[in-house]
Amino acid sequence: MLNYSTSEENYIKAIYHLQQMDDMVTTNELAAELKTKPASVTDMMKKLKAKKLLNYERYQGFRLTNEGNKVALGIIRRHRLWEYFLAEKLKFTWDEVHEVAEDLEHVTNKKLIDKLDEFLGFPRVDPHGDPIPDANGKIEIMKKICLTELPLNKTAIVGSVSDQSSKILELLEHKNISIGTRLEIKKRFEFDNSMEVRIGRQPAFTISKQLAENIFVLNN
Amino acid sequence: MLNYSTSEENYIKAIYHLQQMDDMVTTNELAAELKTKPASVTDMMKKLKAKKLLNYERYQGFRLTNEGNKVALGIIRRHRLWEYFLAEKLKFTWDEVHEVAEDLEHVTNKKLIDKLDEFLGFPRVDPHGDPIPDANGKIEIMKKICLTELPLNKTAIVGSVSDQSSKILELLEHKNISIGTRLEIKKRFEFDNSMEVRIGRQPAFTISKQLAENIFVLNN
DNA sequence: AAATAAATTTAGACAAAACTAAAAAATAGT
DNA sequence: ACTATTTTTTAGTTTTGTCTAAATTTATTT
Ligand SMILES: [Mn+2]
Ligand SMILES: [Mn+2]
Ligand SMILES: [Mn+2]
Ligand SMILES: [Mn+2]
Repeated sequence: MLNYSTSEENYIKAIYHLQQMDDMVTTNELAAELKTKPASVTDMMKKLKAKKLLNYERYQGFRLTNEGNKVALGIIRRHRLWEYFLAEKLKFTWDEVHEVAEDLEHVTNKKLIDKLDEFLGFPRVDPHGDPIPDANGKIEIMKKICLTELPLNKTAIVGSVSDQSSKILELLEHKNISIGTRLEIKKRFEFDNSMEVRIGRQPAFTISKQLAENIFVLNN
Repeated sequence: MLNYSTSEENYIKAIYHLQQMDDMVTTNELAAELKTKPASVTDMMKKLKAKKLLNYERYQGFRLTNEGNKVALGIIRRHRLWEYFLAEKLKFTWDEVHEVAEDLEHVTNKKLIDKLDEFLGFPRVDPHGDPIPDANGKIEIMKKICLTELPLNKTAIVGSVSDQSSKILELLEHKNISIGTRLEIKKRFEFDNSMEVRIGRQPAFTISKQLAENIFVLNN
């Protein structure tokens, strides 16, 4: 596995994430994601294509090749292991870890990452509930559904939260919801799509549509 | 405190180390240390001078300003804390930590480093026995002398080792010497400058001139 | 004090990664 | 089918950090 620059890695990771949504990623989408200009994206796409990490024909959008996906999973492994380290060992809060991991992920020393993984006890998910690829790049995809889709009176475990801001963290802490919390929907209101949620035998409480849309529960 | 590029940081740190030896650092010295060319050094010296990190007049050599020294101590703090982390928590051996720390040191997030320091229990020295600057950049200079200077029959504690290769590590492990070992010189031989060393009440053993030159003991 | 050698700086080139502005291609609207 | 809009690419610059080769300054010999 060759080495890639920080900039190349940031592009590769962003493409990986975007292609989970739409299958073809476009120049403008990627420019927006990376807060850069479309012209810069085109330049980099040519470079990544030359390195066989990308399938790309001009004006047609792009997808990572198998090799590109492997590289992306390596970066994501590093990112999420460092997030776990920061939260679990250094007691960073949930909303602080991403920014720091954004830099740490670019230190590409296999032994460092594999020893870190071992030191952390081979965690399976990061502090946001996203799965951590193993040393072979294998990632455990957990089937999850949005809280807005969960049937009434069926308990489920919170698996991940898509927003990572301090604002949503503040709200989730206030409502006592975190990754791993088992909850159920008791009622939905059509007027504003708010819902009544209950954790265990505690009294039910309300959460807004906006909050529910960012909470994903394990579907088992 | 502004932010500096990885390249600028590597130059600043190298100058700091070189000026511990000679007081003025020269272009060729620095080029050799960084495995770069003298022309590149001159370019960077102009830049660091413009940023007021360096006192530099052409053809005269250079030294860091007070501000430059502060920046250097920040880099060294990060480097040595990561070395300690790698050795103590991830069980890297002594000769492996430097290379990895060389990259990790450039992640400049104050909170990360201060929390790491706390997590590690505020270590005072790195795995090579070199002192770790505190959060204010204060560094504890321990008076040390080379083992070649230690008087006969006077016990002293090994404080640091200047070479950091796996070869010296192998030898030191075989001789049971590490940072913190209390030892004394029983005899010196003029023919090859080898010496008989004793640790506690164990039988004395021989170490070569070359090895002795790389071992420094606390002078108290 | 020249002459020679060594160290240092300058000049000019290059690669990586970004940008702006203009051109070209694809898409949408009528 | 033609026009207008949006998207994407190209062309030409800029900044950072590196290099080689040539010029300049300083240091060392004779
Ligand atoms: Mn990143
Ligand atoms: Mn995450
Ligand atoms: Mn470094
Ligand atoms: Mn060290």
